[in-house]
Amino acid sequence: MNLKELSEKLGLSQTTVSRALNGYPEVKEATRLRVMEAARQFNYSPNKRAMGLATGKSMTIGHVIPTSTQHEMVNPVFGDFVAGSLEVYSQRGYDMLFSAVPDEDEAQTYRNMQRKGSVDGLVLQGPQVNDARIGILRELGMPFVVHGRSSGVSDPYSWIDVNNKRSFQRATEFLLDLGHRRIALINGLESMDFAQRRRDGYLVALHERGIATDPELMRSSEMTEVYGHHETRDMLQLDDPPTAILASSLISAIGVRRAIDEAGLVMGRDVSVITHDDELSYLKNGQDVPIFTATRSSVRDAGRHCAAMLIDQINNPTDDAKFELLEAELVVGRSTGPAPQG
Amino acid sequence: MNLKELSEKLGLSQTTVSRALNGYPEVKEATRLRVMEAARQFNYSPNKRAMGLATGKSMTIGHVIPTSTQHEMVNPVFGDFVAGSLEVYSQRGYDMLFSAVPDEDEAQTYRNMQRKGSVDGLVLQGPQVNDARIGILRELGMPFVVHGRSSGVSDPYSWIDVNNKRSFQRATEFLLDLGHRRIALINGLESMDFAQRRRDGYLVALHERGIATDPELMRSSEMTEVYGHHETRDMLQLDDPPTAILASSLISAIGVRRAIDEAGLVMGRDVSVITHDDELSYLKNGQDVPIFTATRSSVRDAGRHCAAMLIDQINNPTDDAKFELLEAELVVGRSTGPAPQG
DNA sequence: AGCGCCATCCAAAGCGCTTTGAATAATGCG
DNA sequence: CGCATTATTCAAAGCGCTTTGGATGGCGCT
Repeated sequence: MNLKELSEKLGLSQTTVSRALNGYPEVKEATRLRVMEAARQFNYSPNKRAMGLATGKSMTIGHVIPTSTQHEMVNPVFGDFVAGSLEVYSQRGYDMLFSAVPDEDEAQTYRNMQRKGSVDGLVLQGPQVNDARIGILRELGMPFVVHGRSSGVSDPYSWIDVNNKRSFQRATEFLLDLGHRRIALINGLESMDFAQRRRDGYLVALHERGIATDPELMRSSEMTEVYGHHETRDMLQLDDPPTAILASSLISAIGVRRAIDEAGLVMGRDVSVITHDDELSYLKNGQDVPIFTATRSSVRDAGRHCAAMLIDQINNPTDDAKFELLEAELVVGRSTGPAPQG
Repeated sequence: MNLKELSEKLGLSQTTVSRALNGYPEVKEATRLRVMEAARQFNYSPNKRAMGLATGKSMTIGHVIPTSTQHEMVNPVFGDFVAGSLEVYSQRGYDMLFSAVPDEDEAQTYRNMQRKGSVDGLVLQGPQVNDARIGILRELGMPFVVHGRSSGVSDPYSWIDVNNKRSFQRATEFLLDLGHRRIALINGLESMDFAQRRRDGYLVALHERGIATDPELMRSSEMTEVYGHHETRDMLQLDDPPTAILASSLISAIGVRRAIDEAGLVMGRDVSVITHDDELSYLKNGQDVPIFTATRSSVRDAGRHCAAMLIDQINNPTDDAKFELLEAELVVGRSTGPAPQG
């Protein structure tokens, strides 16, 4: 059933039916009711493509899946972020379109997306330091919001991010207060913006207390369980091993714990661990008492905010770039304790 | 730049340009080359919506995200499955569209999707026992492939699944061979089809060896880390605790291990653990030596196969329903050992 | 009665593409 | 050389919707 058929059935013009359905005022209320009823009865719903062609809007938002082709790794955060965004999208009548972007011609892909008219806006995930994509998108004039920020990009753009620097600074201070002096950082890939900010926070905290930094204690890679395990095992074998570890994600923290266990040590007593916790739905940080002391910030919530922000921007294209900085909460769990007397 | 502009620039009709670009034979080769070159130069790419309107195809495949609204949980497998599908989609020129389906009017949502013409086919994830969605989709005549199966649905439909029954039967036999008699099953939600099949395999194995089953040792819920931990802790406190545990996913297995550790026991010695391993990119089961003994089957690979299958079906709508049963591999790691002498 | 003004409704154009049905140019053959 | 073919190209219709620019008729008012 399409508009034409429906309007014929009603003995009205397509114009009137269309207007009745879309809430325009130039339709008698009685007529509108009649139309709505018929639409329901005949199970009519407009063809999105045709609608898009006519209006120039697609009511679709594009997400570009950050498939770091290097390691073929999907960010574990992905699912929950998407779920959060989707809540908002579906509520506001938007669909969500995915594309995998081959690293090579990313710019081209964006251009195509726009020209093809398949999306009204884009969400950029996993921004790197000095991320070139932001410039491209700005140039194209396509509304977009970045999940995260990109140091080095001076042009304004909309973003939503966790205060990574502050949260890792605080976490480090917390460990320092507990008497730890050998504090390791198991960070994400250094090319990722969030990793840099976390490192900054970590370094600032150490610096303010006059603690020398040790390159041996700063590791960075993709945040898998195996990686957390590997680096921890390695560091625990140092002459002067760390008494505390800052991990970039719960996933890698689990690897950290495994390595601690294997070394015959006890987490929270021999080695303290703090991790960032994105509150993934399938990997909660314990139930009542947190397993890990953690900097906590819901990525699902970030997805919601990001979606809302983007839709706003689509509806008010002339507005200035907006941003939102979410503060992570420091929750104290069982993985931290006073530094062992050495 | 659109078709009209491009054709004017070339001094050709839209028809010819369109045909040249789409590889139709009734165009002089020289002309085709000229057109292609101009298209490249002016950075032309066709508007997808218009194309869709004209052809009736959207070159888009819909995924319905299984947001079990009950617990707001996103399946951890989601990201990798999507990544796998996306590889194939983008290679074959398809986009991927997401919708969250509010549990209530699922049927309605599917109908809309079809009528709106937003997708050419659908992937159904997380099928339950006797899943009503399959009937709806069949009725609508929209091509679809189920990731998993649904016991109780007698009409034919296309699916791709892991041989869950067999793999859990084998895993159970493996434990029996090691001398275990108290074997627990920490399963997914019983309403999910895969959980039932795994339980079946588990029960058959026990039955064939004449081992009585104990309801106390069979747990089922959503497969989170916390859940694995909780159930294990609970079971280890039984008068006659299990000496081996079969876990439904690596995530919950990690919780199992945590509970074992906390109880002061050693995994692989005091309690053996086997888990199913989907080979998630961010959560590999160890590097060289597997951490857990596991039934292994790549969900990313399943995503690829599923996508290919669906596209085939879209292109050959009259073909019979197809299916593919993937066998999981049993890899032996460090989490299993002979049953302790009690 | 005659006028302007709304309130309603409609015909038709247009969004950017594909495709049908024809026209035109080029070619082959007797 | 003339005609039937075949190779190229084109004009126009159509996909299903929105939206512009009128129509139409009823109303209050002078």
